[in-house]
Amino acid sequence: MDDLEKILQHTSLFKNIELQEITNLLKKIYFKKKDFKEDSLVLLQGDPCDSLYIILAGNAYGEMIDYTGKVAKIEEFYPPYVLASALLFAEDNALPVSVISRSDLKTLIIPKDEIIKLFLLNRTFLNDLSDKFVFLSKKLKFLAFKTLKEKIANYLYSLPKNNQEEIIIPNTLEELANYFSVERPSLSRVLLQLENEKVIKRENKKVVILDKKRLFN
Amino acid sequence: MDDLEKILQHTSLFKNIELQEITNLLKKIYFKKKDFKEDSLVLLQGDPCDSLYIILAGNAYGEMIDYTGKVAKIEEFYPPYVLASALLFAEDNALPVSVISRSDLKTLIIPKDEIIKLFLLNRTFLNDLSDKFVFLSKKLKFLAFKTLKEKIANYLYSLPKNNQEEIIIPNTLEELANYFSVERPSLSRVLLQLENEKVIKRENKKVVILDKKRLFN
DNA sequence: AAATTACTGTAACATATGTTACAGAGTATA
DNA sequence: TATACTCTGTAACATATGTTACAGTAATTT
Repeated sequence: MDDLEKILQHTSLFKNIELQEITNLLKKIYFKKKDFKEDSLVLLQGDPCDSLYIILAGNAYGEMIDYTGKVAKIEEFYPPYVLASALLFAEDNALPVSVISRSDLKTLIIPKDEIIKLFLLNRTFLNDLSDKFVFLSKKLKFLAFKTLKEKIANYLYSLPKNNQEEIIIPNTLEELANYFSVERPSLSRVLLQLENEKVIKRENKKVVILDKKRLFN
Repeated sequence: MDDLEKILQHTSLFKNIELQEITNLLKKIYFKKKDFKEDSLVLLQGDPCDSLYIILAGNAYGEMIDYTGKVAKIEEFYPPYVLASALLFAEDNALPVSVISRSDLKTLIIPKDEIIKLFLLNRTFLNDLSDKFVFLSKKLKFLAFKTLKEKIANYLYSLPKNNQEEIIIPNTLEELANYFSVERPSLSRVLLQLENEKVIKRENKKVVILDKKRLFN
């Protein structure tokens, strides 16, 4: 059974939880293991999703079938993979895909109510969900900025200043451009523009915001 | 006490929960009400956040103070407002802002552990968090597409087809453009291009994908 | 110190989208 | 049916960013 805990520790659900604690938790909840032969239907599109499926071994794929019966979209699932975790508690919990085993498959199935128990038994689960949420919110907020100037403005503003009001950019422009999802020369260009317009002052990695109003327009 | 429930019903935390049920829930958890005079420090930046603060009446603002002591950012909070809900269970739960009352303020304070109880007592709380999560994930996925063509491609592909392979666009182009965060004429233009290039066929709201490969490039 | 590599500035041009304005088509309403 | 209103197509131009290429500078390695 030692294997199981080690596999689980690599899932999004149980990460950051110690092996011993996982063993304890597993003792306190009801779950079952289920194996599937190659090319079995593991989950059917449209069915309500009221259990969590964790793929322990083997791999599977998800496919979406449209009105006319045509296969629309395919995703691959490799172990360890927690299926449908976001769906479990959602209002519309119909599975958007069918899941089919590509090889012999071992899964662990935990009913929704038992997941609730986990939430109660160990705070980590809630922390995890909450962290993901915070992360997504931040990312979303960032992607919502449309122009590069806006992204730069908000990025610079999120960094700490030292006593001389200087902000140190902790990355190369290459990395930063990548972070912003723009090309490196485009980032260079806008930074230069801001500098020419006396909105910021730059020296290597050091930046000083000279005109906050115009930076944010 | 009837007032309290009504106010709470308008918060993100208790929305979709019936008044009677809110009354029940409140009986089962520990919480306290705390009032602040005008210009009081309600919460201090940097302190760990282990309770949920709900603003019932009066209003407040948040301010962020940088290394040098300068006020950096201000947010306004009007009742009913649930403060720091995402932070409560996060790994780094240090408050990013100080909260100061702008007028006399009435707040409801619920400790973290009691929030956990709420999760247990009523599934709605978890559902809500999960729904938000699903929503954010979808939105994020969509914003990640860079070009309008990509957005259109993925949008069309997500809609069901009827027996004639037709996709019915359920919105006006105006709404769709808004959804994609682009201007309406830009959307028109790209749709026209796709049509001219025989990638799609259009007739009013009906669309047929003629060349899936070129649609996704 | 010399050589190599990574990083940045810069330019010219291509492309995508925004902006504005107007006209025609479709749809609802009097 | 006439009218008003909403939706869509279209055009000309402005702007932002992508693309590519090259040169200079800074940082590392030899």
